[in-house]
Amino acid sequence: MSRLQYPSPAGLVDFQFKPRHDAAIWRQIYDHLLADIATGRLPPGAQLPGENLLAQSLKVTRGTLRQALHLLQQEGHLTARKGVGIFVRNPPASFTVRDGSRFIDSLDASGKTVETRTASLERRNATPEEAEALCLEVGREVIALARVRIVDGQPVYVNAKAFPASCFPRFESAYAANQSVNEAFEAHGVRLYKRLETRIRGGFASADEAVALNLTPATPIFRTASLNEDRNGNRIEWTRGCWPLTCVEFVFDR
Amino acid sequence: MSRLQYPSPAGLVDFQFKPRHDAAIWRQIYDHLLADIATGRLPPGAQLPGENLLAQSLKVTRGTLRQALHLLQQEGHLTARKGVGIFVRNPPASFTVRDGSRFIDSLDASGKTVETRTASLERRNATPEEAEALCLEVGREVIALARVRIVDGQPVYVNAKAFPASCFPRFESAYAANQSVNEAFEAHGVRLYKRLETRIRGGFASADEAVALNLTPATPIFRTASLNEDRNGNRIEWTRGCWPLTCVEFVFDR
DNA sequence: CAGTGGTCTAGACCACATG
DNA sequence: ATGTGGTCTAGACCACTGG
Repeated sequence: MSRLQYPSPAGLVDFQFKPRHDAAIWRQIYDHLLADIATGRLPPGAQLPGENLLAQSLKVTRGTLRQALHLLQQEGHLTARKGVGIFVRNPPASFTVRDGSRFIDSLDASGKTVETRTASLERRNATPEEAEALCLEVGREVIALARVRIVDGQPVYVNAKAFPASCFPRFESAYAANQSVNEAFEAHGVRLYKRLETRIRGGFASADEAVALNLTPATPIFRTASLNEDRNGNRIEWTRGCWPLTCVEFVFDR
Repeated sequence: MSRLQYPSPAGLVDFQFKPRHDAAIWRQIYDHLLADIATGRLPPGAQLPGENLLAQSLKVTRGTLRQALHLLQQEGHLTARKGVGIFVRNPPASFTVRDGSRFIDSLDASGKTVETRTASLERRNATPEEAEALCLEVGREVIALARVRIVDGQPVYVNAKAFPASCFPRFESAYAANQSVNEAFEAHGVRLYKRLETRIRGGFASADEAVALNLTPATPIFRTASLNEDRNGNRIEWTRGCWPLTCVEFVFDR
């Protein structure tokens, strides 16, 4: 039997571990850590003891320990930063996104804090992909907007939007007030618009995406792409984004 | 520089590998294998040399090699079976599923072979989950249908359906002809029905699901759940299913 | 600078599937 | 009985981060 204590809001936590013979050791370590995360003994944001100390305490090799840690990272419970440490990733609970409504409305709005951070906003020529999605001639100007949505302190959605620049001459100023695309739309007389198409794929986080989403690289993620048009059938918004696989459920109803 | 040959339809394939210093060795092995899969030098269904031989040929440790193999399994390119070997998983290409249409119609129908295998079909009491989804009283009977959809020889969708038994007294015989739920519906006068809701979540394959989908356990997958009602608003079909993360794109348009 | 996680080595034993 | 992938050990060096 091995034993380790780590600090928590509720005081020192006993990490007791006695390997059984009916399952892989790393699996038992995984179960143990997952239980501590689920119960809050390892609270969101907490840093784990270093791998060397942890492995030593558990009387296993680093390699064995790392198998457990790796799966917990894949599942979005932990996130590792080289040279820094391993941290409990918030939130373990998932939330729901409904298609066709605004992000902030589509959350199961049960006491979750939602924050929007604008990463970049610029006008530039459309990429071929953007031009095709928005039915623009190549070389036409678009407004490119990149944002991160943060729920309960954790980034859960990074996206890149493109709008035909000609449709929104005053986009920047209208958007700036509340970081609201909706307000920018309304400032240009676009009140009703509808979802033309939403696509969902799976993928794995690139290095950049991993940093933005506070994930370990190569963690599985959702990739979404959606297209909005105004009431006249003009395509006005093209959005691509990614989400941690384990913290969101998409709902489509009609 | 290390060198290995393995058989392929086009004859022996040179596996040449000279590690660079600008990236992790396992990453280079990953890139190498992935390229061979993409080009068809490692064709679908092919078995890789054993890990011992492969590691020896590449002049790396099994552990290093396994890092590359593990990621390729996560991404659905390879599948490993204990005691048997590691195989190239078909298809590397993904296909598209549209919401609200029949599976077979919703494929990008470009020469893909589609097969349906019925795993089980029975009448039993509804589970609490099924009862809630179908708005049945607890204990009412449902028809439970489990199937696997196989595209181009690879299982890509396993699902479990439930129908209110009282709505479809002759389900089994009507279904049996072509393994078609649609035909069973039509035999009971249900011609028009509509999608009430579709939910998409992420998850990781259980041991059973991994076998059914020809994946390595703990590979990331999609989990879907959808609910259909007839034109009178009666809920007639509740489907839960899972798909390999890397071989499907969901499209929702309206 | 010290500590972190990322990578890699060179072994070993095991459960499992197949012939 | 053989070969497979799954697990585990006991080390080592590295790049990176932060104080």
